[in-house]
Amino acid sequence: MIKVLIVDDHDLFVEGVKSMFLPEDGIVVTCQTKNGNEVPSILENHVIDVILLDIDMPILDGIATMDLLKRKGIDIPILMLTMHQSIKRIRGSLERGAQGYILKDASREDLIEAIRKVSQRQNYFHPRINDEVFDYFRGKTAAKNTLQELSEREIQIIKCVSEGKNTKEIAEALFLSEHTVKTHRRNIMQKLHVKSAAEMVKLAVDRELI
Amino acid sequence: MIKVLIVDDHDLFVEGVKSMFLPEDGIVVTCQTKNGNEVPSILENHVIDVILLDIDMPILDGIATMDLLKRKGIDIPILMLTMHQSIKRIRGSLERGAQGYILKDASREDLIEAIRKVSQRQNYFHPRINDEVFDYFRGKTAAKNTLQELSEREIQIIKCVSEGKNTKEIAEALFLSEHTVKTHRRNIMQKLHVKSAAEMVKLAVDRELI
DNA sequence: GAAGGAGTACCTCTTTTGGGGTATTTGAAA
DNA sequence: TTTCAAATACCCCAAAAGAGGTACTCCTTC
Repeated sequence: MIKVLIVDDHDLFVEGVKSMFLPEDGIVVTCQTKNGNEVPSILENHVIDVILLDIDMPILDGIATMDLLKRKGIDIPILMLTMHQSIKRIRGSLERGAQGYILKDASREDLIEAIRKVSQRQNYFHPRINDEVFDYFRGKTAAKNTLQELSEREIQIIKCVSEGKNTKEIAEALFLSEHTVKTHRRNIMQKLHVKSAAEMVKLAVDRELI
Repeated sequence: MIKVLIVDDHDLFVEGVKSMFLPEDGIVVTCQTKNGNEVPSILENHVIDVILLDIDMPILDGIATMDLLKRKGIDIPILMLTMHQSIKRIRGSLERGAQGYILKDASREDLIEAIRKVSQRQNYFHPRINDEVFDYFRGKTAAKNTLQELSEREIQIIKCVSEGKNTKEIAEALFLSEHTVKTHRRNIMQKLHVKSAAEMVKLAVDRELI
């Protein structure tokens, strides 16, 4: 029996997953929490074979939770859960050693297969991955151009732009020179291969950068 | 026992909800489908007390499904399900007579309460509704300014803007004069109370207009 | 049949963007 | 230790956006 810990703040989803496994599936959810911070203490008191970890959480997100576990020297196979296909976060998870990755709208069968594979330290990637992510995994170099990471500052700038601030207002808000903000905006647009601030915001939202 | 039909394309969610109800809850999911088109034929062959209807579906969305049921003269209490808080869609559901509305990240208890109320033709609205939606329900007039509907043409324009097209390119794409596109853009920005095209796109994405 | 919204189109004007450069400092990684 | 990315700041200039008008034609609704 594979003992699973679910870390997810979506009640309905957690309750659903908990009760969906049949005895013959060989999977049982023994623990759950909404807060990544509680994972270490749970692991101290329970035997867990696989952690089902939601990427999008309010208090401590999936990536931060993985960092926490790493710092504590905890090494249990992790299956990342997400609603969306954010390259940045998927990439973040993989770099931190996630064993697998599955979308929340997967089927019961997919989830069971994923948990089984991950529990045996085999990798699992959900089949319905978008082209961009797929390209990234196929050959980093090929997709490198299209997947340039944005810096924290750049994301800050995009957020301001998405709030309707113009260059001058952003400069004031972030205590920068207008020139600097202009440079950042230009760099972002080059990195993302977009033609306007509006398209930049759309892309940033789609990739969950903001 | 309240017999429920789930209409949702998210396997994991459906499987989860199906198996989460205990006998003592008095709720049982007897049917499911991923396609709104199949609802009428299911209702012909099964007794259903409540329909759990996802708003966001690929083939026939929740709103369109409600229209279909209305045309067929079917009147079964509907509980709308959604991940997001799209005013436009919530409004669309309510205008078509949805009995309730719940977010997918609600708790098990909330869902049970919602289904029970809706099955008795009582309204149910999820407590965690954002201010904008709340204002809308409190007094239509007060929130009217902030909830001005956009026309199809205007949404078309926003889509083009979000793809990085400039006014000239939009005019060419939609076979319009540049002047007309400019007028549309101005009207949209006034309706949405935004200061830039970038903010306009952000708002449109947030409200799921595009 | 009057009113009003949607869609269309045109005018003028100022402000903002976007694209092209270059350059310094700083901190982290190789 | 050198190399490199990130953050900072400045120059110029053309194109686009944004904000203010007005006005005509269809529809639909009252």
